[in-house]
Amino acid sequence: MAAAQSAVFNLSRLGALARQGGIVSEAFRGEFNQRVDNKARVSIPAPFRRVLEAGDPNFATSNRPRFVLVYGDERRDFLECYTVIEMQRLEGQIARLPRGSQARRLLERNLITLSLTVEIDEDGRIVLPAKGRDKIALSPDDLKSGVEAIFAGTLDTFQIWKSSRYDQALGEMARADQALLS
Amino acid sequence: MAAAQSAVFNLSRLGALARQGGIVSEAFRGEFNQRVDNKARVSIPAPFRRVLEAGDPNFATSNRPRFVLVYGDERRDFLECYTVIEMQRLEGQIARLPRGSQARRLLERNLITLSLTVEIDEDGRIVLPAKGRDKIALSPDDLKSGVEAIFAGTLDTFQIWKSSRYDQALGEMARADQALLS
DNA sequence: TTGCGTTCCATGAAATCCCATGGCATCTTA
DNA sequence: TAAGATGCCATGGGATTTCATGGAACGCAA
Repeated sequence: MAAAQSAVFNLSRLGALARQGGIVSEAFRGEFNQRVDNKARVSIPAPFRRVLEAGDPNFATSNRPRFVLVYGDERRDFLECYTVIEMQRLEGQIARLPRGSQARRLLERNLITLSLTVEIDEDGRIVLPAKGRDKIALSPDDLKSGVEAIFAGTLDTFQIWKSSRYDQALGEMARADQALLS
Repeated sequence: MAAAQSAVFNLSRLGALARQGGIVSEAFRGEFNQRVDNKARVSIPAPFRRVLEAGDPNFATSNRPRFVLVYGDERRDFLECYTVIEMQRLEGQIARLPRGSQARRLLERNLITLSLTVEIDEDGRIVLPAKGRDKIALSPDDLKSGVEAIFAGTLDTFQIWKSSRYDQALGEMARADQALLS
């Protein structure tokens, strides 16, 4: 498993650099807590929006930044989000792999078939699509009762988690670190 | 075959950008589940429609997007769908191959002879033609009892599967990956 | 007339649009 | 510098539209 994993995820590289009037936001950085309403709408954190705008070649004309939301890879329970440009880079790399190879099939499936392009609306929000909600375990009940999503920046992508799962994952990570240190 | 195949399928990016509110497609992306009724009608997922419209030079006048549905290549049990423009590109590539060559004959057969153009109706649906139904194993009984079709995007084309076969194929793929990794 | 394929209408659910609010931070101005 | 004004941002709600899907009506050919 480890081998495939690195084959798959070594592809990403630092890509998007967004600048905005002198201030340069180096891609996605930081952690944000956003409320998901009962229609599954979430605000994209404003700093992330700036990066997405810069990473969408079409933004100038459309005025609606788009990005790619990846819900493949069942080993993870978060959504991974790419700028348009970054995803185009990945697609190029995939296209260079030998057709029919396992790595290529895996990548096509995880990054293309199991992904969606979404558009940020005038209010800075997106609607989390159903497949995405499934992936991060946002049930209809969650929506009804109100949930929080975590947006976590990782430079060239950002992740969307259900808040409770995120805390849990962090806890596990912390325990692993403990074990390593003792 | 492998050589010809990669020559043909090493496609460049589909330029088309289509939009539809929140979910957007730059080319075909994502996985959709659609019901096939007893008349063999299926809705084309709206995001795919946007791409097909953009990829049909005639759409502006006809208001009915068309696309090419390929049912050749008996190694596969899904239908492969191309925009009109994309298929024209492929035809151009085939025409450039040496007349009478094995590769050319094969491609002509699989992509041209064993394909047909379908038109999306006002309600966003097509009728799956009989040849197509055969290929993905949609029996008359299936139609009577109600089936689901899967639409899977792969950037420059999308695939149509019978739901049960799709799951099966995915399972096999997962097992193959497992085996390779352990 | 019967059978088949097509066109047109109907409906519920979901997605989308548009407007409104309150909070926070920054800027302005007396 | 204190108070008010301004602007962006996260969030909510209602009205409206689109979508997927089912069924009826229609036309044509055998």
